[in-house]
Amino acid sequence: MEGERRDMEFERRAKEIIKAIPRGKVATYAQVAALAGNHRAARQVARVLHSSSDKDRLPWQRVINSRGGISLKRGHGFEQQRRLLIKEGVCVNRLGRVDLDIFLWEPVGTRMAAARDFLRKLTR
DNA sequence: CCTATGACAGACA
DNA sequence: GTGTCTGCCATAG
Repeated sequence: MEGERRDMEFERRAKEIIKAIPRGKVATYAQVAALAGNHRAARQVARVLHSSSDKDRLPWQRVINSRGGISLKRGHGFEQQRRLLIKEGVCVNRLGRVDLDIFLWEPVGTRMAAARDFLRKLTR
């Protein structure tokens, strides 16, 4: 009951955040999860993208992993995601890597590098 | 209830 | 840099 509502809320917020990622920028699964209220729910962000991208018109291509890489496998979306990002102005090399120092979306008031350190100390 | 599975992430060798 | 391991947590069977 209560937990179920919390999950729905997380999912709703995650979608809003994903929609807010601007063209030419990318966000990480963990970043979206943290902004949506649960820094440990990166896998749930991936699940949301997998299940709702189509229905909710999410700019799914703008979400990549924390290593700055495309997580989809070759032959299973990798090529399309790379193509879409490049079309939006995000440089993706042949291995599917993006330079987060340049292309990571940093919403006003957030600094991911600092936020990561903060969360690490907090959860240690 | 239990196990397996992920478009993940961090730590460490 | 790579590969492995562990933690994570909703979902599916």
